Amino acid sequence: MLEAKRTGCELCGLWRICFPGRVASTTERRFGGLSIRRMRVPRGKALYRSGDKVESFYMIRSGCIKELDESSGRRAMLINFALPGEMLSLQSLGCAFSNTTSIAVEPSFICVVQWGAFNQLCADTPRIATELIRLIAKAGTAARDLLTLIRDKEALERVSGFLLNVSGRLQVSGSRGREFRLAMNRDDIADYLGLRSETVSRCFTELSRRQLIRVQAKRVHILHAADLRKVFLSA
Amino acid sequence: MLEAKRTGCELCGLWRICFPGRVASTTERRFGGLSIRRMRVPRGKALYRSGDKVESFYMIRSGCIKELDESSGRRAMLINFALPGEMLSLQSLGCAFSNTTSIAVEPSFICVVQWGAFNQLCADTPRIATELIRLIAKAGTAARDLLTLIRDKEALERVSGFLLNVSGRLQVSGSRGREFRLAMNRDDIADYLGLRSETVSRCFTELSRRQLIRVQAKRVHILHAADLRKVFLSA
DNA sequence: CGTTGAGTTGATGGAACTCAAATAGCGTGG
DNA sequence: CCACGCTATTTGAGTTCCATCAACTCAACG
Repeated sequence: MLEAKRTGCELCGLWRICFPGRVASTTERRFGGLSIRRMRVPRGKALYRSGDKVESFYMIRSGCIKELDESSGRRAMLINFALPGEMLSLQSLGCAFSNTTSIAVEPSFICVVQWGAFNQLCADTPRIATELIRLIAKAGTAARDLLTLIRDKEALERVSGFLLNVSGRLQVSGSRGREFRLAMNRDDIADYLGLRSETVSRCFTELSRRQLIRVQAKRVHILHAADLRKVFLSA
Repeated sequence: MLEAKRTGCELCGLWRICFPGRVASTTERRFGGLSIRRMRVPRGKALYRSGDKVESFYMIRSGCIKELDESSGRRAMLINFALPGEMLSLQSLGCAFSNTTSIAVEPSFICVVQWGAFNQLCADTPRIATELIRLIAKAGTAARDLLTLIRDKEALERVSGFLLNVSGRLQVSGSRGREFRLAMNRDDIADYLGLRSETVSRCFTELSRRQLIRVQAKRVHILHAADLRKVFLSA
């Protein structure tokens, strides 16, 4: 039960791209504060699991969370990696119970927003409700983007697209997009892209050979984004 | 500018599964009517195109509409087939302009719901707003379901899953799920599943050979749903 | 009948998977 | 700080599955 003031959202480096944070800081006086709680998630631990009651949604401050779909009978499907500045579990808001499991790929810090309080805020402020609907619709495109990335493309294109995608998203939150550390291992990338870790590895090697990137374990350096994009786009 | 009364939703065979129809008929007296317009879309014609202003959403009465994503630079991506009883373009509601194009695969009849009037209704009636959010979130799972169907599965599994999926959705709207006519041609199915039409054809042949289905051109008869599901699930 | 278009079947090559082995990172404890 | 062991990643060789290209069947239609 912390008030918005204690969350100190204005001081957070992600404030300018954090929707709940801005809402909290602009409405705390008028509505008595939106409860935002910070927490740490150790590597490998679940933020929430499939079937859990949906009571909150989440904002990634740092780290990386992988979102798994365990619904469809078979083994877990990796749907999405949530990076700093991004929101999590928005698409579950309509449901009573979550249909995904979220697990920290590396030690992560996140903000938890109580759905009940936020919902009340939406009822009181149509502008916020509209914004939320927009965000939920946008969250729905994540799976569609991934579909674009994998259905018609071969391995090298998928990996190129993945790197460009991660690069762009890191830049949004203010990180360097040219040189970064991939939080996830090759198996996670392979699961995400519908490949095998060996194939992902071979693609990294091939892209290095072409001088488009430099890779050393989890560290990636994009040397030539324009040509990398060409590889991504070329059927 | 037709009133709800003229739409005659209560008489529509899909009424029990049609959310806008029910809303229209239960609210017409209290709110002066929700405008629902019927229209016919000839085969091959677009219901709306990528970039069009988002002013309405749609409900399929009969026929089949394919939804294309033309945003991502390259050739059109087939995202979804909308079947009778299903809603279209919900995920675009947050946006000013549509990011998909919808084309009739066969002559279709649809209902058009003005977004403006419906939005007003949501503002007046929280229960309807909540329901709408739920539906938008559900619409977001379409791409996810497709992802499940294709990322890790090989051709025969994809085709089996596709048939079971279509079968189940037809049953929801009251059609026979065991024996039906596929509105779309092999190329559309192939695009949807990330295969080639020849491969789709071979899979149909193989499933026939195994006595799980019977196929003759567009007519499909599911002979053994349980075993078909086994093929779908078996890695 | 000949034409046309959709669908099926056959033959071949290439991309990615599988299994297996080698190598590089990384944390731990001496 | 270094050696050790464990895991992650890379590399190699053989195999499988699907795309490709081409020929063929079939039904609809004038």
